[in-house]
Amino acid sequence: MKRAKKKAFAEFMSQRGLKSTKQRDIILDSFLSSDRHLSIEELYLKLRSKHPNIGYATVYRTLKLFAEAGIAREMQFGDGQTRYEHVSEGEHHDHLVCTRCGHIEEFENEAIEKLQDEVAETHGFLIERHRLELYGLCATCRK
Amino acid sequence: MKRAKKKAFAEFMSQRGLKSTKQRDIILDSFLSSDRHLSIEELYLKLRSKHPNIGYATVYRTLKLFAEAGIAREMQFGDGQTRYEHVSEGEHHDHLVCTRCGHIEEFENEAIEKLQDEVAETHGFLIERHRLELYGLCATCRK
DNA sequence: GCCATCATGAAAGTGATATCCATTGACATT
DNA sequence: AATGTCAATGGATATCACTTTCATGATGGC
Repeated sequence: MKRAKKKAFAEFMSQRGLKSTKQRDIILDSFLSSDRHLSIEELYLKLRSKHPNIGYATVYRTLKLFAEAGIAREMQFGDGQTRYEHVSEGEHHDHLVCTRCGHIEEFENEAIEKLQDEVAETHGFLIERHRLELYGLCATCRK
Repeated sequence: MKRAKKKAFAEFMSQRGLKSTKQRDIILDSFLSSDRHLSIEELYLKLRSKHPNIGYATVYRTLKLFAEAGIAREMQFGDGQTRYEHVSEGEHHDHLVCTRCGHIEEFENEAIEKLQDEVAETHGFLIERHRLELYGLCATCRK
């Protein structure tokens, strides 16, 4: 999985005539071995301890690049920060966001997607993508 | 409906010991007689022509106040601006957002909500609120 | 190794939101 | 109607999370 994404990214880079650099390798490694919903700042801080010479702008640009390469997706959960989540080929999921601890869980539900399609149809609407987020308290924070 | 909201807002204000002012009255009127998904800037510009002496900060603070009073709700549709929509007692709806013209339609679907509750339950999650947005092309833009 | 390009990082720029502060206004009390 | 008190206003400034600039440093095809 990590290997597949590294390969996908390498291909994307060479297709676009972009260069491979130490920083990009480090950021990719760190991103792939992270929690699935990191903000730029979180990833930057995580890297900072081991690689104090990597700048914020590089992390920012590299994450954008991941998104363009299709191995990451930009997401907004309303806390004012853009988060990047891992993308797996053909997979889609929605989110449970804990309003207390910020923990984000994922889920998939075919039945909901089907109902969404029906709603769209009755409005003559053509769905490109959707977002469904349930905000509340996670199992841990309920206690 | 407008009357009910004005009353609700007046009650909220007196409960909190806040004052009624010309500006707040004007902004409330303008908000209530507007499209359902205005940004701060849109409302400010709309007011500007008739009431050039109302400041941006006042519009900003007053909309926040509406949200606290429960007559408006802050929404993000990913265009980088917070929009305020009207809230009706006990009503909830989701959105169809046109990615071409920006048009926003609303819909309600009991069956989807029910499935959401089921998802939450299987995760031990307690839902406070949710957001469901379908992005794509509206009927008009499809042509 | 040379060199045209691309990449980097510190710093400056943006745009939307949030706050500050001197002045004004609302309203309960004389 | 005048006063006192505290909230409200609005212009200006600050903040926050990006986003871009630019001088310097790497990369990789020759």
